Amino acid sequence: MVQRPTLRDVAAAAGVATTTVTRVLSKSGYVAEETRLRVEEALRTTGYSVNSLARSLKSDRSHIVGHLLRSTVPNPFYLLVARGVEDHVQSRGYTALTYNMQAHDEAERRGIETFLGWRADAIIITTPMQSAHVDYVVSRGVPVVQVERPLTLKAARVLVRNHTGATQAMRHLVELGHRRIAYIGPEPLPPSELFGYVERERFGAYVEGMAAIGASTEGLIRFGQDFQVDVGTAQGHGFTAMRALLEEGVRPTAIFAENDILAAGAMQAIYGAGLSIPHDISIVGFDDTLAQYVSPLLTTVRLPARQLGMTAAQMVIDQIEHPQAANAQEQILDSEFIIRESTGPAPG
Amino acid sequence: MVQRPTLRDVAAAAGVATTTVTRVLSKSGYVAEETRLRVEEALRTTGYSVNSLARSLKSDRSHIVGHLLRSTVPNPFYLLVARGVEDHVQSRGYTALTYNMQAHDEAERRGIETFLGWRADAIIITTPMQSAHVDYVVSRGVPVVQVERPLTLKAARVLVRNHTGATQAMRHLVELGHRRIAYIGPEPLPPSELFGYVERERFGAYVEGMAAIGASTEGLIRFGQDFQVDVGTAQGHGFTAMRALLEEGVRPTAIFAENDILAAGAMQAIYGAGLSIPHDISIVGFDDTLAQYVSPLLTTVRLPARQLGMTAAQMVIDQIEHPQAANAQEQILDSEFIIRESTGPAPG
DNA sequence: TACAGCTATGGTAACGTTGCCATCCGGACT
DNA sequence: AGTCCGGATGGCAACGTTACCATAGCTGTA
Repeated sequence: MVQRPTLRDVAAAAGVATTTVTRVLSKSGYVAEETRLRVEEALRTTGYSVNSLARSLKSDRSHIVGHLLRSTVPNPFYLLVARGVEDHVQSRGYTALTYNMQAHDEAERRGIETFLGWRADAIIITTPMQSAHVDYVVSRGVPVVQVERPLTLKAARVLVRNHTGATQAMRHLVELGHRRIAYIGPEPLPPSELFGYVERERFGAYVEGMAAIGASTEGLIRFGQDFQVDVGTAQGHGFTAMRALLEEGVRPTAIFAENDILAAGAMQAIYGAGLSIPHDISIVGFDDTLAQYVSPLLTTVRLPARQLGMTAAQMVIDQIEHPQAANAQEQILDSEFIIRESTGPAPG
Repeated sequence: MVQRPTLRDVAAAAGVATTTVTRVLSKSGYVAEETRLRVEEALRTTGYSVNSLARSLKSDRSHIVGHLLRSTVPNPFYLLVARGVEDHVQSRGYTALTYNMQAHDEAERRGIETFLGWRADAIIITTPMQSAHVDYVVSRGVPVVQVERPLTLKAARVLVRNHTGATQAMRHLVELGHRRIAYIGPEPLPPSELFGYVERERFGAYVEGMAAIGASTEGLIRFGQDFQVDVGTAQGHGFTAMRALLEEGVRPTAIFAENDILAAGAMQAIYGAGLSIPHDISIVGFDDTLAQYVSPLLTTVRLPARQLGMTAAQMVIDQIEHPQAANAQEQILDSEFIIRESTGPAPG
């Protein structure tokens, strides 16, 4: 391990004081042109690289935005959100670092402690977690934005109007003549989550849509664990739920899946039963993550994933830079209903 | 912004010296049971949280493993690698932080400078980048492991035997009677990459496989940009390449796709032409990222993504902790050929 | 009794930066 | 001639932690 050159070394090489080197580095204060060139030369020859540790310790600003993520399911959606966060953050002179936590209390605590310990200037949370943990960060005076998951009202949040997209999807199916529409979704989260935003909005739109046409939902609703790739084997809940639906003789003409992954699983069960899409059964998904990879192309509700990340980053940096200002506590983005090939007129 | 309590505050509250508090925190050195309890109490009442900045500055160890990622395409493969890195790193008392860079020189430089600046104890690189940049990190004395992409021989690497999996795939197709096998892959990377590992191994196996049965590859090889999700529209190169193949009257009986995403695109073009899989055309993918989401389930070569991450983490931490030891410079993991439903006997 | 060796604790000096204050020079203005 | 002010630079303390050294009481043994 080579001893890394410090400001002192650079200063010595350039024949100036360390203060002057700092001034060159930060491009602030007065430095004579000639001196600047000399220092820049010394910077190069010594192979200097800043010590962000010392810098942040002293200046009390890390310029780090911590991104707390959780990907138990390798859902590319998160990658898109992260991309958005990083793009915006970068444009404002910050650096985004991601901590990919696991799904238990201890891991949540560790994720938060990590960013708090490294004195991140702000934290973006893109995962369900205990609201008390979010509150804790807020109480520390660190700006927080919650993405898609409003865990606490004490922190800002970016949400997506899931409900409108879901409602459009339902209306679309109804207009195509469907009345026996089944719902396949993950087990609703325990109440730890503030009004179980995502699932509830989607499920709510389904229930309302069915009620609007006076259709019964009896036997048409299936909850279950979220999709998990079981190494080497099967298709998770989407497949299982759909197969059960078919085997029980419940014959829906359309499926409203809570997300694309579940939809993809369901599609396989449909094919497995020798039925065709959308001729025999129509299906809509949610998220637009997998929709373009399956055949037929899935009709789905796209979430503005990248924009979600960008907006979160923007809100959080606004909070960093104008702590006193009355910054937006909530931003709601629109979802977009996209009709592709998996939906068609109800049979018969 | 609340002024955060420091060791001094805790020490004052407990009526001891800061040194004693450090000892309690690090569980090292002698501390009387009674004192320990008193300090722990003070830790709680003051709401102390370490300042990793100061800690690392002083101790010259950050316990951070930086993970340099690049996800231009939101490929869930990277999420799995990251999961592996994090799991192993955590088990050894380190923290993994991910920097998701973009695909240009300046971004590469910034990614590296970020981790160097924060004095990461080691860096894991899961993306193509200029070998000079990797060499630079090595010259700084920071342990590096390259995942899947051997950019430089100066740094350690974890690779996957892509070649054997690809060879198995070819053999499988040949045994099913296929002779007109087409290849669809991304444009081979420029020579910046050390012997273009991934693409070359896969493509190589294809070429060898064809040569082994004395079959011509004329008109059967398609290169193109990697898959990009074009918002609102189409299917990227997999789709385009396959459609072109079909329209030109080149009628392969099997497709060897360089990855699952390209395979998924190709599958849609096949369906679009009114053909069926595997009855009319067989297809194999690579990576096992999308293989279980499409119908029919894709025959593919699975890469041990999570294990790739774990192995990289292990190598890099070994390097941190035993800098002198002759640590492994190269680990090669096996890929696994998985036969699912997208391959069948050649027609006719 | 003397000294070694353990337990328990405290004091102090750094780590590499930046913020603040001090200083000095020269030209413009009164 | 005296004052003021902008430009250019340096010195020094401090951010919060840990490494290192010092000290002191106690027990056990030569």
